[in-house]
Amino acid sequence: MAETAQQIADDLRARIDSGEFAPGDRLPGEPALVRQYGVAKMTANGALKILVAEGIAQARTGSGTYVREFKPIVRDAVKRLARSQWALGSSIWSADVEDRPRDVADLDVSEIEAPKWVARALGLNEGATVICRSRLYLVEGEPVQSAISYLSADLVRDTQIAQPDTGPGGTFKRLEEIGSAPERFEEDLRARMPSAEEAERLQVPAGTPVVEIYRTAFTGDGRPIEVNRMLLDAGSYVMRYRFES
Amino acid sequence: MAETAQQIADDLRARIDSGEFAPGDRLPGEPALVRQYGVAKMTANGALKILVAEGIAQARTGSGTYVREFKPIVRDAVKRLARSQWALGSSIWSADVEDRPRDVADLDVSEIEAPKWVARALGLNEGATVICRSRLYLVEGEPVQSAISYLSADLVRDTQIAQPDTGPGGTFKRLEEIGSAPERFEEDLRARMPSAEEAERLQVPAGTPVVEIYRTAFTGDGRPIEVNRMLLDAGSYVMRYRFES
DNA sequence: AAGTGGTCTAGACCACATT
DNA sequence: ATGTGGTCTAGACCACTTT
Repeated sequence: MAETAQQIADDLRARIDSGEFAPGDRLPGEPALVRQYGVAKMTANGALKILVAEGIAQARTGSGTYVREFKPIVRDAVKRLARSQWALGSSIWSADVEDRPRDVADLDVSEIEAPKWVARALGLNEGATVICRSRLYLVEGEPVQSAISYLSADLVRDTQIAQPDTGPGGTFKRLEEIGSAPERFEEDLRARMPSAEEAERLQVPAGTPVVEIYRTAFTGDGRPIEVNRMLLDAGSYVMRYRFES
Repeated sequence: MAETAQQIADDLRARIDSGEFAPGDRLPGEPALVRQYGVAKMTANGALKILVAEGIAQARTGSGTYVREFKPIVRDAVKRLARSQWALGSSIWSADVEDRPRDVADLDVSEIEAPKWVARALGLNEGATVICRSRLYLVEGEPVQSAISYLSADLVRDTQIAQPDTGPGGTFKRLEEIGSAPERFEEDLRARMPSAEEAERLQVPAGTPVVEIYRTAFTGDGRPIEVNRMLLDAGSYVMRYRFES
């Protein structure tokens, strides 16, 4: 009795790992922990907070604290390589069905002065303007990713890329039509905790990191043509890459 | 006066973003916050804890709470594509010098019964045995990544792969010598908060996620030959991928 | 010795959800 | 109406680091 918050959390974690509490199950609440371990309410609260911060549990005010589940969407960055070339059953995480209802929200197109890092990534002069297209992706009504892409305004201002609806085939098809088809891509990924605004926008529960991806698209002759900054809810995604040699 | 912990944290975060506190700087301590905002010590502690949990700050007991820095190592998964083919200056994050002293620790080789997910990934029967090689990578003496790779024991038991020192060229060279050169790779990435043991092993500060990578290596004819589970300190890495089409 | 973060108690109030 | 998590207070003790 009279344990510390960390010890209570360790105990609960062990009981979760043992299968005593399955994903979706409700954990003992604060009053129960106060009784069972003989601690103050705030200590019990602290124990549950530790599990929430670890992403193991999820608190629902007024209801209880529940064991969290992980059903990722597989984000396959290199789709062109036919899956058949690869061995079967190699997936580590049980991929979610790809048929979940998807949606796009907050679509916005604007022309702005290029931020420094964008100018650098696109090889533009200081003060050049870019078309930026931002959007929010939803799966089953829940936001899972935000994206904002930047293209040289001089290059695409007069194309459909500067319009909310880019038309059939999208941005890349339009780029191809003006002789700037993207052929090579580079993605830089970083994982970190979200800021308060990011957590709000993506509706990520506490204890869930985000994955920040910067994708630069290059033409066949090596010109950077687009930069796309994506922010993914790490609790909703598995990123997949395939490469050779 | 009499603000909430979240509000104090928001205030401090804004002051960090504004540049008032630079990376490495010491933030106002608990007593200072108690005075300035007129709150209880525990509330001041809570405010600093929020910043630490967000990975923005780092607490050093007995000394103070400091603004954190991000100097990543670039982990380039696809090194074969010559960098020269690509445009320059496209890097988003200021990459750290690649010349920092690296080290490997806790090298361990053993033969075990394949865990279920390993058997599935390698296409082995239930109960097959695998050679597993685990190691811990250090940079400047700090652990940044743990890795454990699995290979069919029947295939590599009699090679140097089953020895602590795999010899010149390493595991892949030895595989090539037995006609099983890895040619294709698949990496599945996921970001999440570390468990207590993982945080301990990688020495990650609170508020830092880890990146879990499962890499499967395939031979030219599509046989899975190795699975490697890596765990990276997200505060130390940027993952880079390049691909075409 | 003084200052720092870390943690706990015991009691209080709030907003919210479930019954 | 009751139970839940969320948060704050005021005071206490500890381990650690800095001076």
